[in-house]
Amino acid sequence: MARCWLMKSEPDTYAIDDLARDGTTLWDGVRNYQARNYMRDDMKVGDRVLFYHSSATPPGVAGLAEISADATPDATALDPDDDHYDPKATDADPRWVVVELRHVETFPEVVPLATLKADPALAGMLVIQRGQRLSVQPVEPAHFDRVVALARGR
DNA sequence: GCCAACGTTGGC
DNA sequence: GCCAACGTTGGC
Repeated sequence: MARCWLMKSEPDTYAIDDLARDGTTLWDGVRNYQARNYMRDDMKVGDRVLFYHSSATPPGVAGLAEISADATPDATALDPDDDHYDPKATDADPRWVVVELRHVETFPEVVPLATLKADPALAGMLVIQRGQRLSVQPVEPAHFDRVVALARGR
C-alpha cells in the first residue's frame, strides 16, 4: 500500500509550477535527519505526496506529486560549490539522500494552511501543529484524501 | 521584521 | 551526557 506524505518547498525556490514544467525532479538539499530517514527508509515509488508551499502567500497545499524513484545519495552534499555542501559527507558515506518526485496535479487554487487548521476532519494532521517544521512528513491516508476533496471544493 | 519552536554544536 | 548558545524554519 502506497504511503502518503507532505513535502514542503518555498515556491520562490521551487514551486509546483516548476515541477509541472520539469515533470520530475530530484528532491535534494534535505539536511534534517528525521526527514532523511523518512525518505531513505519509508518512501517508495508510487507513494503519494501533498506538495506544500511554505513561506508563501498563503502557505498551503498547492498540488499532488508521487515518488518516482527511491532514495539515492544526494550529490549536492559532496559538491563544495553547492549551497547544500556538507563537509562530513563522503562517497563512502554520503549521509544525505534524494528521492525523485513526479508531478501529478496542480490544484486550481492552493488549499491554505488556515483552511486545513479550520477543518475538524484534519485534526491531528502534523502540518497544522504549532512549531512543526519538518519538511517531509507522513500523512494519514484519510487526511490526504480530505485535502484532495478540499481542493475540489468538497 | 518579529519571534516561537526546534535542531545542532561545542564546551565542560 | 548536560545544556547554553546559536542557527534555521516558517507563520504571522
